Amino acid sequence: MQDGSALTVSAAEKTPGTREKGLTRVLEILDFLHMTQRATGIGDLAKGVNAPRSTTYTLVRSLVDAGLLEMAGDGNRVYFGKKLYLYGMDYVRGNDLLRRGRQEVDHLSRETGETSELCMLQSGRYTIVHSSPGTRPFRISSATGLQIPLPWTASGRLLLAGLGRLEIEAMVSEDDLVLPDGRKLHLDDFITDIAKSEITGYCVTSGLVDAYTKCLAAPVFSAPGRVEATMCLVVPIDTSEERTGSLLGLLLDRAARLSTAA
Amino acid sequence: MQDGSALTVSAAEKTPGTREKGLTRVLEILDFLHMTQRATGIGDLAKGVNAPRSTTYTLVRSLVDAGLLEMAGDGNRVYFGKKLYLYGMDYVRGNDLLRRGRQEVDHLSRETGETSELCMLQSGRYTIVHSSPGTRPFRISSATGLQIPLPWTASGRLLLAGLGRLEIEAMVSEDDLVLPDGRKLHLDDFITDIAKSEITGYCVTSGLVDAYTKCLAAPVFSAPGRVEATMCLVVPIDTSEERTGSLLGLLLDRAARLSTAA
DNA sequence: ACCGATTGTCTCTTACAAGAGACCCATGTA
DNA sequence: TACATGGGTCTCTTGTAAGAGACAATCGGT
Repeated sequence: MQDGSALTVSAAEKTPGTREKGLTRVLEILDFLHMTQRATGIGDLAKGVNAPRSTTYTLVRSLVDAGLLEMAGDGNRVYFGKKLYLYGMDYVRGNDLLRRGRQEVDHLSRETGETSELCMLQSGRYTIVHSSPGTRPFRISSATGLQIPLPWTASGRLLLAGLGRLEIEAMVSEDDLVLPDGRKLHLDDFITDIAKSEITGYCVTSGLVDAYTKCLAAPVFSAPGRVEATMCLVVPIDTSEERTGSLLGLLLDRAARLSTAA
Repeated sequence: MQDGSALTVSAAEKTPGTREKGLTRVLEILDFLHMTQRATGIGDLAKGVNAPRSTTYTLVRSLVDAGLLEMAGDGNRVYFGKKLYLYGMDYVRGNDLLRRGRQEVDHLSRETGETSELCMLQSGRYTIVHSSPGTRPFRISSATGLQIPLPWTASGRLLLAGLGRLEIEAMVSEDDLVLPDGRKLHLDDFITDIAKSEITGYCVTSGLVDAYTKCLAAPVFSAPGRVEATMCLVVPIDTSEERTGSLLGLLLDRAARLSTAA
C-alpha cells in the first residue's frame, strides 16, 4: 500500500522489462473488454493491455476454458462469457439494494419520463450501476457501467459524504478535477460542495458534464450517515424551477424508500 | 491437453504438496461462491477450495481491490462484487439471444402460469441461464445458474443434437447417467433420445429429475442445425395430454421466434 | 509469385508468486 | 487465569508461470 501502484486501468506502461502477475493481467483484460464493449481479437487484446502475446494467449485460453470469456461467433475474437453473467446475477440476488434499486429506477423513469440512474462507488470511482432511459424524443442516455470522475457529478458529491479530506484527496486525481469542457474545479470547492450536500440531503448540478443537462441526485443510505448509493435524474438544463422541484421531491421520496431497509 | 486435469470444480484434492496457479485458485474461489450462494469468510473459503490460508488472503485481497469481490456487510465475509455484475450486464448486452430469451421466458411464464426456463450449454454442462417461476400455489422453481447433468433433462437431449458419439461421451460422465433416484440410464438410450429429439424438434421428459414434474423443451437455433439454447416449461407430471399439447405448441412457437434472427 | 502483417503454437529462462508456518490479537468458555 | 479457536499479517524458500522470441501457417495486397 505504500507505493500507489494500484491504478485501476493503467493505460500503457512503457517499461517492457516488467513481469506482471497473471491475475493482474486477467483483471486488465476484463477491464479492457469492459471499456471497449466489443469482442476483441487476442492480438489486439495483447496490445490493448500491453501484455506479451504469448502470455495473453495462455491467459485467454484459461479464461475461455473457465467460461469467463467466450469466443465470439466470428472465430478469433473473445468477449465476456456466460459464467460472468451468472456471477453477476448472483451478485444481484445477494444484494437487496441493487435489486430493489433497479426496480425503483425503472419505475421512476417510466413515471417521470426522464432518464433515471442508480449510482454507486466502484473501487473509488463513480459508476452508473443501472440506468433507465427516459421517454423524451431526444434521450439523454448514459451507458450502464460507465465510470466517471467523481467531481463531475451530483452523485459524486453525495457519495463522498462523511469522508475526511484525506480520503477524498486519495480518491480524486488531478485529472478528475478537469471538466470535459476544460474548466478546472478547485478541490476545496468540491469538498465544500460535499459538505453542503450532506446537510441539504440532495445535490443538483447544472451543465457540469455537458452544457445541456441538469442532474438531480438523492442519497440512499445503508446505515445512518453511510451513503451506499445515489438515485439520480438527468433532465434538460432548461427544465423549469417548478418541475425540477417536484421531480426532486419525488426522487428524494424514492431514495428514502430504498434507504429504510438495509 | 494430454492429461485430463481440467475438472471444472474439483472437490478436494488431498495432495497437500501441489502448487496451484493463482488464476486457477481464483476461478475455484468464484465457483465456490457460486455454489454456496452466500457470503463466506476467508478462512472457510480457503477450506472450501482447499487452498492455503495465506494464499487465499492475498488472492481475495486482489479480487476485492479489483472489485470482483466485495466484503459483505458483516465484516469479514466476501461475496461477488459490483464489477462482476457490470461484466455480466456487458455479456447480456453483447448477446442478443440471451437478452431476447429472457424476455420471452418471462412472457411465456406469465402467459401460461408455468415455470419457464432458458437453458444453455456452459462448458459442457447444462445450465439454467434464466428462469421465471410460474404462478401456481406450489411453484416448481429452479435456481438460475444451476448446473445439472445433461442426461437428466429434456433440454440436454436437444442441446447435444448434431454432435458425434465421441463428443457426447466426452461431455457425459458416468455419474451423470445416474438419476437422483438412483436409476441408471444407458448411454446408448441417451444417444438414441438425442437423435429422436433432433427429428421431432422437441423433447418431453416425465419424472426424470424428480417424480412429480414433466419437462417440455424446444430448441433455439443460432444457425441451421446448431442448437444454441433451449426454452423449456416445467409442469406438474399430471398435466393433461391436451394442455401439454397446447403448451408445447406455444413453446415451439416462441423458441422458433427466438431462433430466426441470430 | 512475392511480401508484410497477423494468428496460433512452442521452447527455454529466470524473476517472482504460491505456499508453509510462525506470530499476534481478538473472542469465547471452562 | 488459562486455554482453545479463528481472523489477519508477515517472512522466507523454491517450484513454476510470465515472458522473450523463434517458427509455421494464413491472409491480403501489388
